[in-house]
Amino acid sequence: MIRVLIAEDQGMVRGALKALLAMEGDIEIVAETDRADQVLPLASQTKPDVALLDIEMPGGDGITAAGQLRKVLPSCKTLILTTFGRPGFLRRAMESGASGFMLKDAPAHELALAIRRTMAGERVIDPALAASALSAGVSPLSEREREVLVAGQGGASIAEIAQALFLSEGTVRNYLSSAIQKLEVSNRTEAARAAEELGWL
Amino acid sequence: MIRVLIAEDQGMVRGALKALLAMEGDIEIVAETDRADQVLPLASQTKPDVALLDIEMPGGDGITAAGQLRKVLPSCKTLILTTFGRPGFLRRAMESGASGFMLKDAPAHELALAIRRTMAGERVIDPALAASALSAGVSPLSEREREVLVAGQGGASIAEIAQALFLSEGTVRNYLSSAIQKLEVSNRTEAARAAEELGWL
DNA sequence: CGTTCCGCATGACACCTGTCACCTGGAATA
DNA sequence: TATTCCAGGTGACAGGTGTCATGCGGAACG
Repeated sequence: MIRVLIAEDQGMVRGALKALLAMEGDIEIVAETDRADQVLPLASQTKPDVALLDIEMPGGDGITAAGQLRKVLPSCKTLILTTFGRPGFLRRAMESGASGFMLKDAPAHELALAIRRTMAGERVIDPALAASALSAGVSPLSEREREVLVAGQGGASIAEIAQALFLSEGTVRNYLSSAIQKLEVSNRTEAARAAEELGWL
Repeated sequence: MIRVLIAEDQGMVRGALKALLAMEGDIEIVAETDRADQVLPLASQTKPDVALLDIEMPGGDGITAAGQLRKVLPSCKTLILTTFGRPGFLRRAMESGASGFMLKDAPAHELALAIRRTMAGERVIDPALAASALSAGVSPLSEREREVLVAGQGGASIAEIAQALFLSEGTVRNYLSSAIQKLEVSNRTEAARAAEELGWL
């Protein structure tokens, strides 16, 4: 039996995944949670073979949880299962030691396959996402540019961003300007969206 | 047997829901799709008793689909099952003739219950969401103001919005301005976010 | 030590945005 | 027919935004 932990915040989806996996003869759900900060305690208690982690969760995020899990319980493989195919997410997940990365867009029957392959030590990556991650490359944004974009995400004015980051307004304008050019868009709203889509924020 | 149609774009979730419902003895999945524009043809072909619809889908949205379905196949009840508890979504769903509105946040076992109650003619509504819908009120935006906000969501400039909507730039500015005032924010980015959060777009 | 980066800042400039007062033509109503 | 209403448009204006050239000081490096 493959012992699996499920971390997924939406109750309906979590329950449904459980039902899906329960139909497989060789898979057993040994723990489930809706919070990222519950992954570590639950895992060290139940010692699963594979942890199935969503990224967007209250109490933290699945990528960070995967990194911690790898340190505390190296025998447990982690498989990220998430909604958004942001190339940056894939990159960060892999760097933090996840064994696989699947999208909820993929057909349901692939989940059990992915779990078995992860269990066997393979690195399972959604092929479509892998391709886009390769073509998207690494973020060209400097740390400051990233910060400024994040601070302005909600539609804040330059003055507000400057105040929040303890910079002068002119400096904020310059970072914004260079970010806009690097992303090849024409204003900061588009820049924030573009960076967000690629998982660069 | 209750005959159910499932419309949900994420393959993994759709398959998992299917597995979940298959465990119930009195529920039968007669059709499934990942596109909103497939709901009508599939429903008229398979005559389900209940249609389970997500809102965010390629090819349209679940609320519009629910409205059309009600006209074409009045015997079929519709249950909206979606991620976001935007008060405006609930309101529009109810106005377009949906029988129920559930959140994916709810526990999994409630889904089968909700389907049975919908089948029995009850209107099933997530209680937490119903409360916030009452407190949020109706959208103050005129149809035009809404259109302009939608067109500008991705960060488009006023000129681009005007072109897309066949309006003059000045008119777009005016609609935007009045939307910004109604929503009590200070620019169109914030306006779009605020309206989006309340489900008014 | 001097040079070279680099992060941060400044100021100027053109252009974009948000606000406002006002105009126009068509539909509804009296 | 005259009146009113309203979606849409115009033009002006203040302030916000994006771009650019330039300056300053500290850290790294020869």
